[in-house]
Amino acid sequence: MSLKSTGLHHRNLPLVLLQARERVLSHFRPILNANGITEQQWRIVRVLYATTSLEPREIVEACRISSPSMAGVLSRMQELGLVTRRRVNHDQRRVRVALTPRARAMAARMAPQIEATYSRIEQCMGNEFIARFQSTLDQLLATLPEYGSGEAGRDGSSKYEDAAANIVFDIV
Amino acid sequence: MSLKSTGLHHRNLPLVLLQARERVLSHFRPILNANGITEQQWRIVRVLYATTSLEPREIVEACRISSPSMAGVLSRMQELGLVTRRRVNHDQRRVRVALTPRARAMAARMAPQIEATYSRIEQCMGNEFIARFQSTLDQLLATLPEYGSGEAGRDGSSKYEDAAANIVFDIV
DNA sequence: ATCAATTTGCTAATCTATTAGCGAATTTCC
DNA sequence: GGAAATTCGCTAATAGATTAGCAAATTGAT
Repeated sequence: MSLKSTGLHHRNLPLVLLQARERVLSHFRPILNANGITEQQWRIVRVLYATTSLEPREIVEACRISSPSMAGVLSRMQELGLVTRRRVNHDQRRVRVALTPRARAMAARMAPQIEATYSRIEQCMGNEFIARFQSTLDQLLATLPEYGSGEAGRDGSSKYEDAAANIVFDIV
Repeated sequence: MSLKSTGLHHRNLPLVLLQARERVLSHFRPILNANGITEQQWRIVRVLYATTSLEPREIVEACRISSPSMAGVLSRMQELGLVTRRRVNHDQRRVRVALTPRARAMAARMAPQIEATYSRIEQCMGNEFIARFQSTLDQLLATLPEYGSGEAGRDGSSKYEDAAANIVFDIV
């Protein structure tokens, strides 16, 4: 009725995805705030906690944090005593990032709270809903190509330098 | 095998949602870049294009841009000649934001490109997949409460001051 | 009418995203 | 072996997100 003819008939899918992400994140944010770390820092802690050490480009790929951002984030995390960075011997360009014992202890302390939050979300939405939701998201990511992949661009590399084989520990 | 026992058994849902959003957005970003506007600016143009004018808190709600960010975004858009801001007469606190003819022309020029991109995405994923995906996201947003809603907080208002009845033009 | 509480838009400070690009180390090709 | 292309991590500049808070205008209660 009061809607003008805009020629835009589709809903804003990125916006809806943003809303959904924020809605979910709102349940975890208190845990992060209580431990004094940001979302991005937690993503990094999360993947490093599941391994032992990674190189920046691997973290960039796994955490979907752009390379320029990663520099500052790791720098701050180092000052906070959360990670250590040391050069790789046989390749002076590369760096190894690892969690400090302090950060590892923090992750261990946070893990049960994170898990409990997932349980509450599953209880609210239903376990199968979440399972189906996850597989739907997986299907989207498996089917819809990143725009520019297989394009005329001479390198074919994306924003996150998806060169390194998908190590992808996208397991919150 | 090589996975240590971290106590974190759930996948990182916010991260997967971030990936999905970025994947979808990558298809629209070229259009935005070609027109020299950012994602957030486009969200604002989009909702204002569908109406005539809105107040900042309504845009904040509809576009999921926080109030502090909105100040800077609108300020830049005003300098770019995309929007106008004028005080409401009977309430000197409030402001009315409207698109300039220039921005309206730009939106009209972008609309078919945006629509074509949605068509390509639907063609890739299947129309029903996208439809189901949308309704799944809607169900999540309808069922999972924002953390803190109905909590001890004395006002119950969220980050986006969801006071104003959902005008929500979440129609890309 | 007056004082308290709320609403609206805003600023400040810190952190992350995006885009562009750079230097050094390494690999590839000839 | 040496030049070209690539890889890796980084800096710079601008835009947004997050958290906290604040002044002015309005509303509500007394």
